[in-house]
Amino acid sequence: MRRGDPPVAEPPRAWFARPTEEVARDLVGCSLVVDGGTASAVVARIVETEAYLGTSDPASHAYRGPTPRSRVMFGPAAHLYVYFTYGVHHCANVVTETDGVAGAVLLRAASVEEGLQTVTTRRGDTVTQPALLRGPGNLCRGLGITRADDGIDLLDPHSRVHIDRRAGSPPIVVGKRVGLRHAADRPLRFSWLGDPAVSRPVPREPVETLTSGQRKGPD
DNA sequence: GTTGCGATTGGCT
DNA sequence: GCCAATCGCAACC
Repeated sequence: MRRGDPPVAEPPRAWFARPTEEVARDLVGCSLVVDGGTASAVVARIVETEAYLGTSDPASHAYRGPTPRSRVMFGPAAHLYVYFTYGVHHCANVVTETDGVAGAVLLRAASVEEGLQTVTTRRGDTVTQPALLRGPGNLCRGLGITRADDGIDLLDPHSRVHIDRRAGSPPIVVGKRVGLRHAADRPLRFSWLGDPAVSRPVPREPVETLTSGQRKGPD
């Protein structure tokens, strides 16, 4: 494990049901556990997220109200919202806010801690380790996340994807979201300062730095 | 029914 | 920095 931080228990649903920006910030440093307990288990440390606020956010899929694709964003927190884009890539989000209020956190990058062989097989053996889960499309490919995982409950013991909090307080850089036409200037991208797995463009420090030890809300 | 385009990526100029 | 790839979704007729 990196930096000696021990794993902590899976957070309760109330932790995910907080304001989307807070969850996005606090997810940096958490562990993604995929197919835990199997031969192809993968554990990866989240190093970058983006907040998508819902009906008030022109960049959010929820902006125009619920559709067949975005309906999961309007449901209870701690579910996975997975969409397919550019005819090529999947992107994975963690649903936030209370039931009936849309909000989600895009998982943009992570660092592999366990299951390196599994991830390398999915991504190809020419990809360097820090790049294996760099970028939202690459993250889904490396973790084997597809539309089949859309709507799964992260807190259901039978789900193949879980999130664990970790002790420790990663230094975080706040910057603008990536690749947007609308609302591109809002500072809703949260990156682990200096981590080699953070996606491009690497945020210029210091836009604004903070530590997730400054958390508000339920722990 | 038709159409324009995207919360991306990798390769090339 | 520019651009093609590739297709599901949502807007519009």
